[in-house]
Amino acid sequence: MAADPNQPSLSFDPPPVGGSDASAQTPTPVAGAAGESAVAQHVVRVRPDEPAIDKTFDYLVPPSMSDQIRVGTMVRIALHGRRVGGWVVEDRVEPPPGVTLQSIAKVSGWGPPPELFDLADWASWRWAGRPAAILRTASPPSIVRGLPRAPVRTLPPQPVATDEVHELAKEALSCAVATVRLAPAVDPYPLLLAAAALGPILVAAPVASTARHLGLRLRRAGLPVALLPDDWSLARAGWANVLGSRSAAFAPIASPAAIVVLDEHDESFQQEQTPTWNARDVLLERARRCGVPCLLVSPTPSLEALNGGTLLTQSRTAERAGWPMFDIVDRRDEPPGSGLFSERFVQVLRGEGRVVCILNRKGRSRLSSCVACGEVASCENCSAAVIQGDDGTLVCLRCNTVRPLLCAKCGGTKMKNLRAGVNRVREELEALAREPVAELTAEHGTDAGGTGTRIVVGTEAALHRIHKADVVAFLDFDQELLAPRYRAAEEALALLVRAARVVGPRAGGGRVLVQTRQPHHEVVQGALLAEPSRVSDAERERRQLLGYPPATAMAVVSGASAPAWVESFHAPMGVEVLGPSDGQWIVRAPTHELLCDALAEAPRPPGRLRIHVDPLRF
DNA sequence: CGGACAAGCTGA
DNA sequence: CAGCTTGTCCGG
Repeated sequence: MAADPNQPSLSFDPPPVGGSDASAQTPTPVAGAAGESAVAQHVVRVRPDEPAIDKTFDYLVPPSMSDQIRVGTMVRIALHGRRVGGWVVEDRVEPPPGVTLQSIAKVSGWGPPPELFDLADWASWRWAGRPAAILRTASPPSIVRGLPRAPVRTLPPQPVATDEVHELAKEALSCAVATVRLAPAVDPYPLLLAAAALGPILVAAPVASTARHLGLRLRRAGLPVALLPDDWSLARAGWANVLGSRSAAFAPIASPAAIVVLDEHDESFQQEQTPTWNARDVLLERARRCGVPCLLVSPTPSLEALNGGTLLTQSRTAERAGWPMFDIVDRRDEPPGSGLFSERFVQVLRGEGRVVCILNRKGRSRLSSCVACGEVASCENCSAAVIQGDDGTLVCLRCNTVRPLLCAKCGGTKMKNLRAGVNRVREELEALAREPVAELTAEHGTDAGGTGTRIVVGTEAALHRIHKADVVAFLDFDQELLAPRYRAAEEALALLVRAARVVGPRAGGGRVLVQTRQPHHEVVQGALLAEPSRVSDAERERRQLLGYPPATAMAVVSGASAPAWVESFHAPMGVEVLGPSDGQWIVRAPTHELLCDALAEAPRPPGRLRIHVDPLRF
């Protein structure tokens, strides 16, 4: 039986843990206390795993633990009378004079490789957060006492078909940073295979299932693969290819041979809680530090990616072939009240095959008015427009106030839909198609694609849950194009990419229908012509003009102590503070260098304060 | 974070 | 001035 590289767990390195817990309570005699010590003491610097403590402390290593401790080891320490976890961040340090050292209480097990501590410090600067939050991401989900050893026999490098993507990969791997533009339907696997020929690679994908799927394919090709977060110790061992989602940015592999970020444009690469690090940017920095190539792969490269590396594209024909057909339905000539369904759409709906309709509005109606007096229904509390819930109530999305379906002005109980929501549209579609239609939103609906109905309507969440359809129809794409977010255009194009993946390439009959009053918008044209640079070129210019990222670097400061923070903040040359608006301020600088230095130097008042660097919205 | 300790308020 | 609350500081 040949050695299976994925079953290495039979052989282990000696664990770094002695498990001697009995002496934990006995204070270790400190030689220095009596004067000079004859033997050099083993002292390490430890960062406690406490988000509120942004400091390192020195501890004495008892001789029995000495050989189990290195930079990265996870330990337990006594701190201020209680016992907390921590990471050894420096080995054999000179303790500051005049402090009585305590001993490490216990060795817990393996932690991140030494390289990640510098990276965590960098990330905590870059996203104005605490290193402990990042080191947790880099640490094992449960205690690791030993690492799997590499199999003795490594399999020969895989022969790879010489296709276009493989050629692109070879070129990309010779650059420090390469942005590889691959159409939505193009399989990135050959790219991974080419990179993995250099040694163990690190791959991040926006969704765990993508990482898993590609990982299993690499495994079938005979390569050792660690899928995060499950295979933490295999990744830490350093000889396997590591794949995972966002958190793989801090995968515990010391020196990958190359780094690949798949669908680098995807916003789920950004952590929502502070520090709001972005896996793409972390991995770019990691590749730079390791001196290995970084491949940013996307059908629609972000402006951030286009700023950095060499752009490599497929041939025009191949790229076009990797996008589906787009049906652009120009609705400019239709009167505003004509409803959501164009003739072309009805035709498609009544045709063959699975149809997914996308409408980014939940509930029955997003905008209602009283039949009797015409008053637009709004929230009594905050006066925002209320939506009509499925259960016949009026719900305010801003402040969550719920009230019965009743006109505030005249007491009328009949409301007219000015803009229909998904629930209402589902009923209308059933009438139109004369067959059952299923609803699929983030909170509604059954499992992915398994619904028996041929027609499905949902919010964009449906595109995450349905993997195969013949047609995706955007009922009101203007909603996306006109969204009041500065990244709306990029987000809208990303949505079309998602739809493109669901329907597949044009050769297989893949078709995306887009109803819009802006048929000449660069997002629509970019997808139609398979030319994503139409969007990035227009966006780059717009952002430059408006001073929005990535033309600038921004941070949003909010929370109860934000006013105090702003009060004491001295903006250096080039850095400006805008606001307040809705209780939050924007700090803007020409570069991250300036922004992050300024944020790092600003004193932090006590109390709740959120600093959100690189906000996706503001 | 959570304990220590110091400064501030109350009641007779 | 004891007895308690509130706030700030610091940890090896």
